[in-house]
Amino acid sequence: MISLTEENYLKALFNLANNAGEVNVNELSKQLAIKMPTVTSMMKKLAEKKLVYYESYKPLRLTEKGKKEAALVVRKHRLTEMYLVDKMGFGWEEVHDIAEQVEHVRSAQFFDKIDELLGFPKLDPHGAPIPDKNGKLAWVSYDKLSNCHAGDIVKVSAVIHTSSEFLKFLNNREISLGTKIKIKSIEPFDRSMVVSYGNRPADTLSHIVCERLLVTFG
Amino acid sequence: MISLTEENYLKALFNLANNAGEVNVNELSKQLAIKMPTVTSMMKKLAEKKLVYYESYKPLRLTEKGKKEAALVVRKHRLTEMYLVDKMGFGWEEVHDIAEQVEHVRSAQFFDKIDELLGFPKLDPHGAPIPDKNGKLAWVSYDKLSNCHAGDIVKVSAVIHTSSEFLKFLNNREISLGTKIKIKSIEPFDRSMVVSYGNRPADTLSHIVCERLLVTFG
DNA sequence: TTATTTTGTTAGAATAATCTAACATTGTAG
DNA sequence: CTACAATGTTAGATTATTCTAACAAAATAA
Ligand SMILES: [Mn+2]
Ligand SMILES: [Mn+2]
Ligand SMILES: [Mn+2]
Ligand SMILES: [Mn+2]
Repeated sequence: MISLTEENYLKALFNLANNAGEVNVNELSKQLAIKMPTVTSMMKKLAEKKLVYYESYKPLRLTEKGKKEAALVVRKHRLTEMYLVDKMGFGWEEVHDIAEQVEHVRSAQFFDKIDELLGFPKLDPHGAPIPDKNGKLAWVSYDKLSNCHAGDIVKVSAVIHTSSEFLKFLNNREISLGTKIKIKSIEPFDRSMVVSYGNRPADTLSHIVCERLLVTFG
Repeated sequence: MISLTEENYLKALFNLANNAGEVNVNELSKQLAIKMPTVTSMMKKLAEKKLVYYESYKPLRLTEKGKKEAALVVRKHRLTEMYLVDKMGFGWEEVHDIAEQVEHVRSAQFFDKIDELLGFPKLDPHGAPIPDKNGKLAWVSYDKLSNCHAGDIVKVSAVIHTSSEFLKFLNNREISLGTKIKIKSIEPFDRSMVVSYGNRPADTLSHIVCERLLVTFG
């Protein structure tokens, strides 16, 4: 049995893992706003449960079992967010905090029903992929808008670090998933981009913003 | 701040309260499947928080504040059940356990939205009244079918002790809220009732069942 | 390479929620 | 009005989760 607290640690490990699947105690501590000694002791406990590989002073890694359990929590989170947006009429900036709680409901039936009512969606409202019932995540590759070049025409496909404030900012700028953006020029000084999209012929996006927008070509 | 655990105690107190608003430690202990000493210590804690009146060896009573907080938890529970049945297609026998968990979500927006999507329902899928946002409960008075007489024609309006098993039994017998039942005779030996309803001209309902069906006349 | 900063661990304590064992009070049946 | 049963409380312990203070290792800078 995995407790609510343990689910939150697993999810954070999953979301923070780099290419090598590694996470530092310090990052995890910051992500969860829980002090490092507490994180260390929880990692020992999760290692006991065969959910995490833990060795002193080494980076943390989820085991296969841990990855699967983590993905299932992420699945519950993302399905919930999608349901809140598509079926209940919430804005994409409102759903994360609610999903943070609903994700801990223990009822396969409940999430299966959500999945079905949504028509088995592949992506959540922020463009993140939804793991399947076996915890398998279909990998989707996006580029950061900040890595694109002048003249490129791209489509906003996902957002990262989805704070409510950032999403409200995008709402004000009328940027949402699917928005087609043309990069008119890039300011070398601060790497801000002058872009055009929708009915905005010349809008400027700061580098901070461009780093958080994931795009696809074509 | 009221913890998930405290919410469960408050809800149980609310649901168990008799006419005088009193609950015994023992009943509460059984309801929650938590040992009496644990209940006693929790009652002291809730008394500290001014949610419960507690005196040694006296029956437990919710304070006004406690009643309101309890009613708000009951509201979340019943709204959730109604949503699961009306908007998600669950059966009335499937929703209690899920609502037991969802009721602890802390988000006024979430439950306000549910309320709105349901059109501000007054009753849950088991016929129980839904407290308003101020924790006020509109009192509805039903009679037990077991207190009715031969010849009476009544409408099933609510069910009590809504275990999944009991509700599945009602599903098999094709009894639901709104079913009109005519009492043909009452067996004095075991107080079972021979009734007719729907397309069942003569069905027998045991006293146990009749005690759990709440009905209205007219 | 030595000093300093950053990261991570250990030790010890706190809070919340729970339990069992033992004791006390209340209620009930003769 | 006792005796027994039922109910309720106290004491002490346990588990889960968290913290601060102190120490240790690793990484970085000088
Ligand atoms: Mn989210
Ligand atoms: Mn969470
Ligand atoms: Mn219920
Ligand atoms: Mn509950």
